[in-house]
Amino acid sequence: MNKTEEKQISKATIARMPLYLHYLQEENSKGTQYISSTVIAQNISVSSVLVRKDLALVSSEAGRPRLGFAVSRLMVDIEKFLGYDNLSEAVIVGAGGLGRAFLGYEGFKSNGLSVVAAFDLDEKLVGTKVAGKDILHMDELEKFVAEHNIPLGIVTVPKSAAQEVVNRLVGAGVRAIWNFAPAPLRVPKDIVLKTEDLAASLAILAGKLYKTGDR
Amino acid sequence: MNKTEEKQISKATIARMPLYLHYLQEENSKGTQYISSTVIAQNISVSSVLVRKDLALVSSEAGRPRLGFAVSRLMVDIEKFLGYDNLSEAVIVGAGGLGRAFLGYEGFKSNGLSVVAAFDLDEKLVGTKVAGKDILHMDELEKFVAEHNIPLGIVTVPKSAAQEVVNRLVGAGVRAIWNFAPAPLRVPKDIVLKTEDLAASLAILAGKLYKTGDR
DNA sequence: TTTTTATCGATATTATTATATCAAATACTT
DNA sequence: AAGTATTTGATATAATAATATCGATAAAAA
Repeated sequence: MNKTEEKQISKATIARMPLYLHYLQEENSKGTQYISSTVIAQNISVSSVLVRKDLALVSSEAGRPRLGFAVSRLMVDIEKFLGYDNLSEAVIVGAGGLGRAFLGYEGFKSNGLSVVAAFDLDEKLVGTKVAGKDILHMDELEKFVAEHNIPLGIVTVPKSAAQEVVNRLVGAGVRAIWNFAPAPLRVPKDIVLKTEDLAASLAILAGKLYKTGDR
Repeated sequence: MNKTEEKQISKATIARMPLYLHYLQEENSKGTQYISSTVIAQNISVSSVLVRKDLALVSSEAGRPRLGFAVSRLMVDIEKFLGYDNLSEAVIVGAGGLGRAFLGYEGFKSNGLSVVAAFDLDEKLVGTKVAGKDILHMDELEKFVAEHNIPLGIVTVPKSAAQEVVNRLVGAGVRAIWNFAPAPLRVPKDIVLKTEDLAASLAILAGKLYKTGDR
């Protein structure tokens, strides 16, 4: 029933990968050579079986009984799986609060992503820099993306402008869109779109709070 | 096997609620009185059965055959379920890039959340304002949270400081933590914690990109 | 008033994801 | 060198979530 011959890896699994990677980096810096699924599991707060299943999907080498997994090897495998060697540069469209924050956010670096510039319509912002990165005018978007062969566009514009921005990014050649505008967007089939719904996250939080804290 | 007598509502369902709500608000402003699960489903890109199941969990009134659900009633129900009447004020700890962005982010407002102040150690930031909101010194955190009876703390400090900040917030009386630091945190059982993992999101994006765009 | 038809909500089915169990493997201990 | 203990990875089971099916209902049409 599966169209592709590749085994499907669930989002839940993918979402755990950065956690594994992060912990492995930590252990690696301490000089740890091998690590067991049990230990990893405790740190990530999941079951050890799940860790083994997850790692089996990406590991190029089987874990060794009584020793566990080779930390450095596993790091490379996960990084490769996540495409951190692949996905490198991004532009931000929308230099409002969230956009400027992302410009300065160092957290992306450790995940193989570098934000190289932002774009906005606001004349007061255009020409300024945030964290050493230029804020350019929207008119230059297509040219910049095409010239630098940027694979990823981060969208932090208001909802009303989101679809048009996405169209322009796609037209300019990005292969993926990371959308923070609370809007349902349409993209061509071969473009990867992930809409980050902070409202939904907040909802989960509030929902849990409601349940726990009610009365 | 379930400790609580309340039926458990899945995170996936909760995450869809803001989508429903948003769409309902849109329709409501157009004057739509009743709306069917089929129409909602098309807009949210899920199946109509799923919509009905989700709505059945929160709706105070059954949908009417041939008409659908009463839009305004449903909005109230969802808002109540999400606790948007309940969760109102929050503080941000860590006025770095992300923290300042959230201070200015208007998106929270429409979800019933108001960020009232930020806290930081950096003397250069303390005393300044962002979007009309004060950045205060960490020394004042406990007093402020207790005095204003703030239920939610948003954590945007570096990983190394995250656990201590959380401890202090909890000590000061918040009931929930929204964590943006890439760190696994410990909280007492009655405190709601949601760690927002931008790296994980990025990973999913990169993962899909890798799969689609490979070769 | 009767018939038609869109829609709900309940139940059953399927798919997906996580957990439990256990034999095989191998580093470590004696 | 032999035995022990720990860890993996495979298989089986359970739990969770999404989808499909269908009779009951009530608004609209005839």
